[in-house]
Amino acid sequence: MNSLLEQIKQAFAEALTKIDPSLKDTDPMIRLTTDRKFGDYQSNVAMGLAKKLKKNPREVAQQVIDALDVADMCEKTDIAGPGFINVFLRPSYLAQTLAGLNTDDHLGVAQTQQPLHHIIDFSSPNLAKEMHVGHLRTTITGEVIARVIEFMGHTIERVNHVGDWGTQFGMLLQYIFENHPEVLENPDAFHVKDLETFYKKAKKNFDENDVFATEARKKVVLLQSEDPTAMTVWKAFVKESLRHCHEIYDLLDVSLTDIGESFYNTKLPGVVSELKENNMACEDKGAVCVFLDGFTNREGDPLPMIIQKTDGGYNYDTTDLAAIKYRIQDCGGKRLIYVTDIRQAQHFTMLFVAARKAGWATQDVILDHVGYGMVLGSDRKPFKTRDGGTVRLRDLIEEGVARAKAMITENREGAQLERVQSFSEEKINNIANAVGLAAIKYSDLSHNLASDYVFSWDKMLAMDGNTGPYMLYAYARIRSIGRKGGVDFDHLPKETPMILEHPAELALAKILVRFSDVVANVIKELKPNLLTDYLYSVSKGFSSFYDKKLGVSVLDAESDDLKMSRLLLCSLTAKTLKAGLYLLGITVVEEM
RNA sequence: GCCCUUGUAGCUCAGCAGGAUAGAGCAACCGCUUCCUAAGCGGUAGGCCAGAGGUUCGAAUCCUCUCAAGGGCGCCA
Repeated sequence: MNSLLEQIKQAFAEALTKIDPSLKDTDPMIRLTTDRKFGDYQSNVAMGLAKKLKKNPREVAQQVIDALDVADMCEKTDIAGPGFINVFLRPSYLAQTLAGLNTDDHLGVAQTQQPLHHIIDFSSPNLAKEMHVGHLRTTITGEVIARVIEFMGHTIERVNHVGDWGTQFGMLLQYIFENHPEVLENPDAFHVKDLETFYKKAKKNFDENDVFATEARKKVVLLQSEDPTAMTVWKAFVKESLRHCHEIYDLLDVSLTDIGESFYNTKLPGVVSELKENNMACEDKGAVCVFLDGFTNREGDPLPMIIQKTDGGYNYDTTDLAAIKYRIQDCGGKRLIYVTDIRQAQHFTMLFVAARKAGWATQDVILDHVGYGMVLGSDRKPFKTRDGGTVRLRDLIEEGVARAKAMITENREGAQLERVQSFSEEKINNIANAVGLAAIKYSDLSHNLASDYVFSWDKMLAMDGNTGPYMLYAYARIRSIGRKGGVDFDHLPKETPMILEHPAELALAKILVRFSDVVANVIKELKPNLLTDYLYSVSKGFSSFYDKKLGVSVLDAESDDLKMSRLLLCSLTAKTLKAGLYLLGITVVEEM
């Protein structure tokens, strides 16, 4: 099913073709109007076309309107200003569209006819340390992109490309050998309560104790030669560290498959030799490098991707090359998405160019790097704890939930409503959990990915404005209408007629029909904030619809037909919010 | 030095496939609760879209330059 917007687009495209077959592929430039007095949608195509056709724009607009066949959809089409074509939707058509959405599990989001196999790489922390605030955006954003892709009917692998290899593991291994020798006997029992402290202790030893440092370096060599003892300890550590990560992913409701960097170890020599053979790689200053056109360093010399170091070792360029090849050739990835901070933009640009040049990423493979800005503290510097340490993700989540709970408890004390006062401790905890996480996630997702944003508990936990808690509240409020009226939203009679007469009803309806367009845009632009903005307009639209003064009554509607119709609108709004929030990785609550 | 990102209301941020008077939230001010969740709704005020040129019928949006902030630029990831 095509969205209303797409139908209008198509009608315009047909009209243009009728005017002149050569205009077949002209974008009709259909946009939402900026003001209701201009109708609902507008086409800006006439102005641009006027020049080409050597006519005046309003004349062209008239020509388009004459050729346009939209009587079923539109009440009227007007020409305004320099040549805008304003489209006024027909309420009956709107009603019909809404009824269609209501019976569609995907709320109008078309299931793709050409499912692409997507592979998305996100979160990907280094296993040596505890996850911290730096992993927040990639983890949250990656999950959203993955969910949207799935929702459209594509297949997807969510890859956690964890840093489980490298020199710092020598240091950790040495520390384990010295302090936890029992690991060798019983690797499964290895348990670290605090990974961060563990890492710091090992690092301290490494920095201050030469003997330790020497032994640590030896452990790196042992690891690289796959010494069984070293491997046992390494595996125990990796497993334990991943357990820590997945505790966080569980809290965040994020799912990921761990494929660490070490997975590619055996593939690295092959990658290097392949690139040498096809003359992409050459030796330079003792290292094996890939030089790509257009990339230069400080001195203006060509900037290499180093794929084999002077000492024969490999680095992240090599691993990423091996991974991109593997994902395309072995996993069948047709679109690869990497979600990392924006500082790595150049690295990924080069990686993609190299993958194309090597012939791995063929033309039909789409490569995307989604770069995001930093999370800042109120001082506009990278977000830190009060004493300047990194903020652990675990602590961040706990604090969010605790603050949410404090807020709810406070409201409960102030509330006159029995409903809130009667909440059990368990219910409060559930709500706090949902609200706290929604606040953190929504705040992150509602910002433009490319910009840095300032982290603020007060802002993200605010009940008013474009926040997670407000969205959850809006949802809970709608659901309560159903409870109050003894109506099951999910089982409203299918034949319930939709009546759209009141301005508040029409306004809400026009917002609801846009859901699929927004989802399509999110996946095209890879910008979650397009969805948060939309959902906010949905809840604003609902609040106005439901307003005592300017909106309409639902349960106390003037007639049964109106009541049922409005309940249907409520139900559809709730579904839209729930679906949208689900895509954002946010779980709704039925009451709050 | 080269490259990338950012610069929009007092604050936090949208908008940037060019399109009508630049939007929202917070903060400020003014209204609205015998009634379905007021954790709400409506309104007022607040802007030389960093600056200067250019392209265009039309520019916050595209191009060039300048300024400011941040980042990247050979063996870390």
